[in-house]
Amino acid sequence: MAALQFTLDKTSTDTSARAGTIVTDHGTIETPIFMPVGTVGSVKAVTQQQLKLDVQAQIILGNTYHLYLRPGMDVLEAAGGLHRFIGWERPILTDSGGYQVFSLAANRKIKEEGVVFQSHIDGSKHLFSPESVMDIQRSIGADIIMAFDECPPYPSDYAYAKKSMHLTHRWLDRCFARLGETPDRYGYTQNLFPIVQGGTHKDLRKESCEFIASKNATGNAIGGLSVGEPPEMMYEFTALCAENLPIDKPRYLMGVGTPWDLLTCIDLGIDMFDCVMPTRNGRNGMLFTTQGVINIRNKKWANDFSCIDPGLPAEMSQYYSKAYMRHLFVAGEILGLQLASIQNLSFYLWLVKEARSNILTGNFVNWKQQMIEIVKRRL
RNA sequence: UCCUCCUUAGCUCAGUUGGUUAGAGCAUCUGACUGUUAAUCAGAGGGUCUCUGGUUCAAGUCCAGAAGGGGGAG
Repeated sequence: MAALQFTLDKTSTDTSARAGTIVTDHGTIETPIFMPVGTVGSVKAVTQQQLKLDVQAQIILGNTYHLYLRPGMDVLEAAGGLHRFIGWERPILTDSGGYQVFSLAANRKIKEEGVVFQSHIDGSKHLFSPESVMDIQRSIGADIIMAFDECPPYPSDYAYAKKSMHLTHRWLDRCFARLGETPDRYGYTQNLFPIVQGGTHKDLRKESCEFIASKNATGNAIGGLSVGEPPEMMYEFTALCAENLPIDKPRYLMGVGTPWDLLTCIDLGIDMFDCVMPTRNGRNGMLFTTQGVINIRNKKWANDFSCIDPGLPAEMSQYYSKAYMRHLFVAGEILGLQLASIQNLSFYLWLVKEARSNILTGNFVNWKQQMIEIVKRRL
């Protein structure tokens, strides 16, 4: 089996946006792409069948930290890897646990060797090192695996961001070394993506990009953004990183974002995105549609029997009404969470597909400007 | 007819020996959510304390009567 291959199908002159194709041992991904997040081996409230047929997801995420704690490596290895365990034959990407260094900051301690986490489940202590994280990701068996990094908070002062970035760089070398010493476990190739850090300091970001680019990985990621900084700052640093990462490798902006974030960052040269927003916000009653944003709990939808979203191909978007969706949320019915998650993911996948098609026809910039206005609207 | 108990937010109820601006849960409404510790979190609106008198510096609280309701006796 072969390492990930990235082909640029179209580049543009009036924008950094590009359309590409990623080939993995579990199939092809057309970029730009949005990847639904399935932290614990489940895209919350959505079945794998729905992900394929309704959402048309091409690749989904898992999380090293969470899968290590539950169900644990013994189960995943016995199952033959995460693909078989969850019944998903398309590509999978696993995050390394680097984000948990940020999000679970109260439960961990960072050392040169790695990070000691105290489990949020039972309080037990576990060392996550670059080596152990590579080993865990070997057992999980995702097609794309992420380097173990430290995601520093915003704001981080220059001294801390610099120190943290260099730690992430040292850890990256250890990740590559460990991966090189261990074989692919399930007969297909795993690709390690390094992660740019550097906080919100331009020279650090540039230095990190150069270091990451020098590893000549099959793809590169931008981390440490969308952690609370203003959107304009996020865009500024995304642009800076995209400019300083290889043009011929996929660029993955981790954890982003809103629909308008996606369109803006595609314009800046990003190829891959993931975010919990469509699923989490969906479960909390926020619907993203081709017409704009809906807070489905608002009373104004109580008697609106029009379909959820007439602009999406997904069957459920046209089958169920806004009034019914509101009822499901008000009544606390679990079906509401499922339908909202499917709606939002379908919309995200539709959005990046439309972006790709407009890049291919050379109309991306005009289309993007109009689309941002539309999808940002509050209905 | 008599006895007895009850009446505080939309609902179910707290409310100290009378003492700041009468509270809670649920419901309602409105926000927030960006490599998931999140079907979560935050905020707001909502009161003639059934009514009429009385006692008191001060009444949701004590007293009298009325209305509505629950239970019981005949």
